[in-house]
Amino acid sequence: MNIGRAAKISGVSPKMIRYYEQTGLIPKAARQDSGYRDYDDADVHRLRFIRRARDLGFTVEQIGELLGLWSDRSRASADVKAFALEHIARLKEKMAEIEAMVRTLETLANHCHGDDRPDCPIIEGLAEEGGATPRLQPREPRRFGRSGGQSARRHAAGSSNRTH
Amino acid sequence: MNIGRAAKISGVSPKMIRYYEQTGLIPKAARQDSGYRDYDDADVHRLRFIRRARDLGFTVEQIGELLGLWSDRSRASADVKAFALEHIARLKEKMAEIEAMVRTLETLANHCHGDDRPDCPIIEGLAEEGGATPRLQPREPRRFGRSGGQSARRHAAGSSNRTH
DNA sequence: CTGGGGCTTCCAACGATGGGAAGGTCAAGG
DNA sequence: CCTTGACCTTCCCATCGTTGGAAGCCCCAG
Repeated sequence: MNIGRAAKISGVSPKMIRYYEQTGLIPKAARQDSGYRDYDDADVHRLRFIRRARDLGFTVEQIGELLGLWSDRSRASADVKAFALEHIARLKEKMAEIEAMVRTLETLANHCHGDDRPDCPIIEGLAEEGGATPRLQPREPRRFGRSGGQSARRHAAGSSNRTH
Repeated sequence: MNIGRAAKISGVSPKMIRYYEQTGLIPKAARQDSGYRDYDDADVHRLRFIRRARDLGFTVEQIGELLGLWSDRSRASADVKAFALEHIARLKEKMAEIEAMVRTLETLANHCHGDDRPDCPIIEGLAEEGGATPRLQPREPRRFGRSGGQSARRHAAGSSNRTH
């Protein structure tokens, strides 16, 4: 079957299927005479596995390991469990980080009148001189932002040149 | 003062300071005779503001808006509060997503013996035929993973075998 | 035979950050 | 005065997962 069909029934987009192939997560697909990639049920099965793993927050690299565990009939269930628990622990760390942000923000917001006067503890909390806003892990890349579509916006905020 | 010093006392790396300038988040820095960027206390103050906002999970784009709110003496505290509450809501969505993953994974893990036998409900949960693993937002980019280094990656040299 | 939809590859972008190269500047020490 | 080394400059590249688009080939229905 063609990539489009495989994509539809696996829930992985054609783009991503090619990407996974390119990065070696999945083996190179068979080709039809036309040069089109050719997928069978086993391929689709694997793709669905991948999509579910992504939905559970595993990185592509981790999914590579999961695929190895999946096809390794000799491995112990303890191995898989350890892997999963590791991941759970990481997810909980992320949650804790976000929760800390939420707590800080809610504290600030609770102190903000939210009326038409300009004084605002939220902004003051960000601007304040002291070494405020407790940061959990000082310098760690953050990435979990973003939810809706992106579209518009071509490198934002351009004209906010305030001498302040 | 030089960028390195401004970086040290603001907590924003020189790389990021230049990046923020380049994208227009902050105005172009003054230059010394040498061509070095020159920062004063107000600049550092703004950088600290930015770092705190980042620590609270705001995107750079949002920080642009926050900077605008900061320097706008006529805006109502309600505006800031609304902005913050919006952000809090998004953070909570993220938390809920991750929590759902954790719940699913923990359910699977709880059913896994974790012994030396190969049968494993975790892997089976990923591989299972049915339309399992409830996904919250079907096709939404996810990004908060990341743990260790990358490297590895096989990828057998591109011998594009085309019969064509 | 033509049209349109699917497929191919390649290239770029997103966001935030770090790494590194090639070269200019500056202050301290010989 | 000159060297050394720390700092600065600009550029380009990589990350991670995903999407978008362009240019061109393939296939089927009309």
